[in-house]
Amino acid sequence: MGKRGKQMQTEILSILRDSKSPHSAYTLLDRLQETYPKIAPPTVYRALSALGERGQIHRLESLNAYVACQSEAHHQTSVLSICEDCGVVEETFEPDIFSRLSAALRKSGFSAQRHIIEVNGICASCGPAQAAV
Amino acid sequence: MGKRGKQMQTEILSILRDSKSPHSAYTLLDRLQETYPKIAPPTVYRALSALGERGQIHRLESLNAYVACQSEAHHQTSVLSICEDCGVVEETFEPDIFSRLSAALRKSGFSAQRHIIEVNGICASCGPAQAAV
DNA sequence: AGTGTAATGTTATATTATAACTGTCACTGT
DNA sequence: ACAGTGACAGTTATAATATAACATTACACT
Repeated sequence: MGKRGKQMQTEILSILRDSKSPHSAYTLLDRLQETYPKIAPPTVYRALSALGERGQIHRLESLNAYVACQSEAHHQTSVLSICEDCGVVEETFEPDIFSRLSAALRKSGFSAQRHIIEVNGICASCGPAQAAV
Repeated sequence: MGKRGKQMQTEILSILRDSKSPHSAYTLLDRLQETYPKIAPPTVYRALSALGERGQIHRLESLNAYVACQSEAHHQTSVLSICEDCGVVEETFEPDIFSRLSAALRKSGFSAQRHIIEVNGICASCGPAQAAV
């Protein structure tokens, strides 16, 4: 990998880390273009794909958007909870749930390779307890 | 809802039921255009959205595609397992997993509304046991 | 029939993603 | 040093997915 690629990955990672809400590929493109006016979509997608392979970011499949991985242990499968109200995404680790899921599917002969778990709902800060305040 | 809308929903549902693999909105559009040459994307998306609200189809978020619901009890949240090899999608019901997931998130104040669980892997027919035959 | 509302049709365009080709540069072997 | 080559990055164009916005039609009620 050349240094330009690394540089883009670093920039994207730092943008994502500065925000708990997801960014779309094109939002990232706009941000990067402030500094590098000429970059095009493939540059962003290449960087996102490299970051994803290293487990440093997660793609939210239901939003077509990306967040930074919040764990130090990358590649650990996680549950992504998405607040419908404020848009904040939290990552939680429930290894037990993943193993139960794999086990349940294995009963019908299915061999699980990748789990996607996304949960929409209302986060603690936006919830009814807060609304009542 | 008018009868044209119903008709489109029925057509789409029957196309999806005839196949265990997911179809994209535009695949469905092409199929429908064989019979109704002039329909446009919004027609398909409106029908998909109505079917989705009634729980008769599921959207595979990771594939941007749709499958018919395999359960009689619609709106029951399910796990969708996707074979990377043959593309077949199976639906399994693991209410226990969903409640554990909700419970785990509730501990941090998150109130779950909708669960998306998709698992990529290799199905029984494509698995190593079969490959060895 | 006339009026108001909701459903559908139509056009255009937004958003997300990738294919395919070109250019650049670092490294290898000589 | 130099040509060859291979990986990466840049560029252009376009594919695939989805929706906004407005026009038209159908239908229910009077």
